[in-house]
Amino acid sequence: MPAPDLDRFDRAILAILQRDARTPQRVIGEAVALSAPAVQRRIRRLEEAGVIRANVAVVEPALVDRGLTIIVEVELDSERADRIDAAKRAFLAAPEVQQCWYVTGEADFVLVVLVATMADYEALTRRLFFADANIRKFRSLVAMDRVKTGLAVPIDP
Amino acid sequence: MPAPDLDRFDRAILAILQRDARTPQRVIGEAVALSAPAVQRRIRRLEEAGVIRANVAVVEPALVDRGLTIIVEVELDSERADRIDAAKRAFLAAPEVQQCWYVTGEADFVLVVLVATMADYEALTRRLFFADANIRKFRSLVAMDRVKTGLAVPIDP
DNA sequence: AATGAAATGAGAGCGCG
DNA sequence: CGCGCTCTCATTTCATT
Repeated sequence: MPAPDLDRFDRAILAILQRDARTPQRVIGEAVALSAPAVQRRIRRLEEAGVIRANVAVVEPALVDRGLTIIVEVELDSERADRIDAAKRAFLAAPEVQQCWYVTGEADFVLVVLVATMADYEALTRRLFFADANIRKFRSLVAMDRVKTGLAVPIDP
Repeated sequence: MPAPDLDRFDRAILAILQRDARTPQRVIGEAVALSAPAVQRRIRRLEEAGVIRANVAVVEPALVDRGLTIIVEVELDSERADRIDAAKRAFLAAPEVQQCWYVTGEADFVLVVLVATMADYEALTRRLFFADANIRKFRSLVAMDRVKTGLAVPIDP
């Protein structure tokens, strides 16, 4: 799966699909000066190459009882590979953990957690952090405003 | 836009669409024991209610020359409302900033930044942080492993 | 090799009972 | 809410550059 070289058509198509994946290929074609079948072939290639990983619905958390977003920095005691993997698996398995990165620097993990209430978050920390003896400490940053969310990857033209 | 009460059908539909928004309504219908038109009406309602905000293509950053993910914690000097708004606008306008939350706690903002190289990140910090006199300090956490990414909102059944 | 025009087929979007 | 129709859009074919 090598990085395929994308021309300006591919880039333009990606930019559009990241905003609205339902844009008709005919409309995309008009925007990028290509026929609908040409657009279709390019999209197919981008999917096969793994550049387009999925097409997903974006859900508003507040409307499905997940109004609270909390960013969590987690610091481990031991940085042994098997310990790290265990933590990864635990975070991966927790549905409340929307995103998780393993990072360098002053923390080991950064999580984005979605819950309904602080009580739920407290319960989650008990289950996820206090239950694991290898977690030295964690720091919670409560989101007051979701200034920008999304998965859009900048595409330079 | 009040929180609409979602029944188990709506929840099941949302769970499916968050994994693959292209799933045919007929297939969704089979999965949740509903006819395709019923599924369609529910999806439409969910869109009108704002529960489904968009349908977007998920792009693999590494394959479009954005292989470096960095989490940034930003701390402001002044927490005056107009200063905060100015920072929000600046982060919002920067395409490299994929996500941005305004948070309580030891930091004021948490950003998810996507760049190609460390040199690019350095240039971005110059433009975004050092140029703004109101930014007291920032802390960069470089992602070594994207354990979990996505926007999936947990839906309890 | 990739494109565009035209034909085909699948799926979404309707009104109906 | 389900059934069946219509119509848009995705997909394939094929000739062309």
